[in-house]
Amino acid sequence: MTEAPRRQTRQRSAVLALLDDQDGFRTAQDLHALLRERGDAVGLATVYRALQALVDDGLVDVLRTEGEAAYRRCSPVHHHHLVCRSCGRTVEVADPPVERWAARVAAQHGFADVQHQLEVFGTCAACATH
Amino acid sequence: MTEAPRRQTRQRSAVLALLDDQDGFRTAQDLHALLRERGDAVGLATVYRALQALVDDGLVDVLRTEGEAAYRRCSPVHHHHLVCRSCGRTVEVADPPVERWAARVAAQHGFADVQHQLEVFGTCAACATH
DNA sequence: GTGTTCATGAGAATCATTCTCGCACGGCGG
DNA sequence: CCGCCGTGCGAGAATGATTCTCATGAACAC
Repeated sequence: MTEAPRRQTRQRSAVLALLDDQDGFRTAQDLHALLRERGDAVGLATVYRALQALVDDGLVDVLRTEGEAAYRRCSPVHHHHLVCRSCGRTVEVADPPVERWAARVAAQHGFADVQHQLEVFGTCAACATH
Repeated sequence: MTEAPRRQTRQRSAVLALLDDQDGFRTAQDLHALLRERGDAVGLATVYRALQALVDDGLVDVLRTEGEAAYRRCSPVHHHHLVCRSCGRTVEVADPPVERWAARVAAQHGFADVQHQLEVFGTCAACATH
């Protein structure tokens, strides 16, 4: 269970750098296409591998919606998202009450080692006016 | 935008009946296999179609985890799940506080037309002792 | 610099899900 | 009860995201 040493490569930093520039969630396929446009040739499989590693390290969040997974750079502290259904813009929100609520409900039912995932979807102000 | 009439067929009831017997979430592939074992021959595509229809009607919940989607019979009122990571057992939980919290946070950020999805994972008492 | 090891890349493989299309059956008017 | 129309069914092909394979190239330690 020892940590595998993570080797620093051009491709891996490219993926991370690209994610820093993005605003909302992006799919692996999107990111791959964007990298190629930039002239930064990276294999598709490598993009997937890099993303998995970043998720493991907690530097990136995954969102599994219909069909394909989307990724986004995030702060390393626990938080949830408010996602615009239309433009994909994302706001990170912390929520101590929900944390406590989840822990309490789980305990009541005898569940241990609790995790939770919460996503809030809506239409942001900008998109609503169009 | 009128409701398409939903035709009652042997296959559709078979899927629903099978879901009633199941305890936790089951994948479409699982359900298909189970139906065949039962000697109740139903096409895989039909299982998918039936499940989609059931989800549309709010009779079944979907859970998208890694890779494949899982379905479960559920009560038609809004609720969330407490799922055992190990055995897949599920408890439905209602949570007025979270509803309010989500609505409030969304409003603060100018988001309208809000939905949310929340799943709590843990290890249930039975599995923890093993 | 040299060697070892891990990451990369191109394409093939995998696998869940959806589509296609000809046929069967449910529901309704006669 | 009979037959029509449209929708649902089934088998297999198609799709599309993700993962695997394997030979080559690049990081890191010494």
